[in-house]
Amino acid sequence: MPILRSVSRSGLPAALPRDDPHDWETVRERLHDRGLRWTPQRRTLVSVLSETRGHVTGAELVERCRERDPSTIPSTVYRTLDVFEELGIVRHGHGPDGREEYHVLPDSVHGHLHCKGCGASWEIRADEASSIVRSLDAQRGFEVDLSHVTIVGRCRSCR
Amino acid sequence: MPILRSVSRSGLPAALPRDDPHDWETVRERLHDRGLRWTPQRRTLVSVLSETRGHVTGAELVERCRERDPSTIPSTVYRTLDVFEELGIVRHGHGPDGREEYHVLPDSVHGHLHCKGCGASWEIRADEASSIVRSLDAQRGFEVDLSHVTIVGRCRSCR
DNA sequence: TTAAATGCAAAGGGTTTGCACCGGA
DNA sequence: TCCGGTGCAAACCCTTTGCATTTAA
Repeated sequence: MPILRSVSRSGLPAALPRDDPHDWETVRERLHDRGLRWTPQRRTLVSVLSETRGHVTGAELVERCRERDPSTIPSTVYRTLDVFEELGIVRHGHGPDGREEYHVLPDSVHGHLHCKGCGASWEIRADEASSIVRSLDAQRGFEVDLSHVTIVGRCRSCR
Repeated sequence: MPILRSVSRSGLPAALPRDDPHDWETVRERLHDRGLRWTPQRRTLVSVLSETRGHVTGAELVERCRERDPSTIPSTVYRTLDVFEELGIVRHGHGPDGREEYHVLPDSVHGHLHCKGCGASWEIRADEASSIVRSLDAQRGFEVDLSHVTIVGRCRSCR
């Protein structure tokens, strides 16, 4: 079962997997390689992540896990997310409302666009951000972490 | 007493430029114009804001108010910030850690650059962001609210 | 066996809310 | 007087932590 799907709610090319390097056997192996364990709770989270595109908050992940396994405990989810982040399975950033937000990887690194009118979100691909990324590098030597970028404003239909 | 751009970090009363559009008489008048009231608590917050440059979190403002008036109550500060935002005295955005963050106005609209290495912050002026702002407008009709933009990455010295 | 993970409960931090009382205009 | 503001306490929400117990390997 693939962890990622290419269905995009962003309306942008989602760039995803043919040879998905993240089927769960891989996750399990990577856990084992580090002496970590493959548990039912982690399996549930992987299952949820596999059907997640774009960004989700920790709380949303907890909720989705609970739908599949009502006995899900939040702390377990958060602790597992930490582990998964170290494994490179997810990455966290922050959303327009300031909440912690997770991206599922592999995923082209991207930022987010958030409309404060309708609340919709879109991805900003690296190539779209390249001008600002390059200029900050050139002018200030600043290396942008695009995955942490969220730009808030108004979308076309809300203007 | 000026609301903005006080160079002084010490005592409360700080004499400032006459042409400052935000001396407190103005705030008081603007409150009155709307049938709102000028209270000691609001005066304290104005005093704090007047000595604040750049961005601060709500919690920081609460703390600074408490230094001047130990009886300061958080909810009053937050409620007053809401009112002040409507008056255009402050504006809120989101910091790199996802916390609410306030800017004191008038202030050229700007975004923020945050180094995850050393934690330092810099402002991104509108002209520096113009390329990304223009391209998002052109490509998607998206109107960027620069004051909500925080770009995280690594600064020159931390790379 | 045995350290990694989990469940549970409780704390935590910042922010918000409900409500009775207070006080500015 | 009147209604906006305040103080207070409690609620809230998400997330983290401590610790005894369970369980994968």
